[in-house]
Amino acid sequence: MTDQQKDTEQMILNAARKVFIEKGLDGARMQEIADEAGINKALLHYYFRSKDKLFGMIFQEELGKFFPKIISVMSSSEYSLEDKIRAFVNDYISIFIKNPFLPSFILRELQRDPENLRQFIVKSGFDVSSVKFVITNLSNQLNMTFDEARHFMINMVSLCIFPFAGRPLIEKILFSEDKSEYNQFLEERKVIVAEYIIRTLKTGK
Amino acid sequence: MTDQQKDTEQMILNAARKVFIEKGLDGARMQEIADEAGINKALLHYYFRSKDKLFGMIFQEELGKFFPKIISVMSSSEYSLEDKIRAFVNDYISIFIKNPFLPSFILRELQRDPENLRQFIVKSGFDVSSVKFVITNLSNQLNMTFDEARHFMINMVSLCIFPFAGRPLIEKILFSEDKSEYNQFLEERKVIVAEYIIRTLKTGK
DNA sequence: TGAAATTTTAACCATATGGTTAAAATAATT
DNA sequence: AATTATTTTAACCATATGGTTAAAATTTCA
Repeated sequence: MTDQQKDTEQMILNAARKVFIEKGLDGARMQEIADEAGINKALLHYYFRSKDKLFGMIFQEELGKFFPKIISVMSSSEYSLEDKIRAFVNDYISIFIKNPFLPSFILRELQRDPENLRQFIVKSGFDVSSVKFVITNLSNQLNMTFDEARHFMINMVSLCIFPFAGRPLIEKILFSEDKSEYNQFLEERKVIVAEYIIRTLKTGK
Repeated sequence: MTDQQKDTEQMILNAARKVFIEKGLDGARMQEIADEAGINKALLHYYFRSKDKLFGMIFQEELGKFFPKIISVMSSSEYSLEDKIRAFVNDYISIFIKNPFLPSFILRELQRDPENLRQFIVKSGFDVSSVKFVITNLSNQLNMTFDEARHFMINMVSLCIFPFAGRPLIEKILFSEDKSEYNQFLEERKVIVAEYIIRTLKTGK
């Protein structure tokens, strides 16, 4: 494969990523992707056979971003639990600040077709059992049941993700549509959410 | 309008609600709605001119369910803050247990077309300023800035909504696709989330 | 320069879909 | 029974869309 081909392929993937993430599989148009990539529909199909195949590649990629790589840090023993939480929250929110539509995209497409999730997870190389391991660790350290630790973990993830998935709503109602104020707000959460969670650990169980 | 007409209209609306909520505007097919309602496409258009009009009615309705009526309770002075939080969380999660796809539906359609939100909010009769009022109250009671209280409020909402919007993902990864266990988990959150939040109030700000 | 690879043009196909129409059939009402 | 309202049938239309094709144009590179 020549460099040029790689370039074109990348341009197409970039365009597809943009359109798919914004509009979803249903809402995206092949023509729009071609336009966005600055090429024509024929060439688009020349590089990627079908819409589904192209979408699959993008979804795969984005799912890889969505699953926090940091999860392994959570199960290491190098840092204190508090520092792990700080790192997790900070890094996870940072990813979403860089990819603001990632949460909505993943949640939307997962809702549309939950069946395919398993194979995508396998292909993404994400180790599901590691999350359960992290939770088991948490439950030991915090003197909790597994179920309680699972709530704790999901709480943490909720606080990171929801402000992105619910942005249009929250921005309108609580920020008078002020985008830069909302961006500032998201920045703040890197620290605030972590400290908020840590605070809950300091009162009795 | 006769009773029969009302019945048919209701049947159509029920069918439309089901299909739209599951598939979204883009994914829904008029034929599928007609089938679900047990009628034909001609009659469907006879009752509701266009897909957009029909969708508009459903979206309006569901947005009304989504906005917590309980928000007014938060600004009353009858209950302690802790009890208000308990009531809010309990009622809000209960709504979603009754309407499990409501969060995904609202978030998805809001993402697709954020522009129309304003007019929908107006028509739904939801008072945006009341939320800001609640937050101002919170900031006074908790010795916080408005910004901090806003984080607090959004945290509370995040913890209620995300487990519904992210259900396919969480269920797969942390519940081995066990639906009844996940339902149990959601039940628990009515209490757990409230107590979790209240706990954060008891350590210094 | 000339062959090979890449890209464009533009017409075309099949299918899906929202929407319409008019007549026939059925049910409700008087 | 006759009238009116509701519902079905089924053909039809316009348009959008994913996808294909073959030839021409352009670029790349030996």
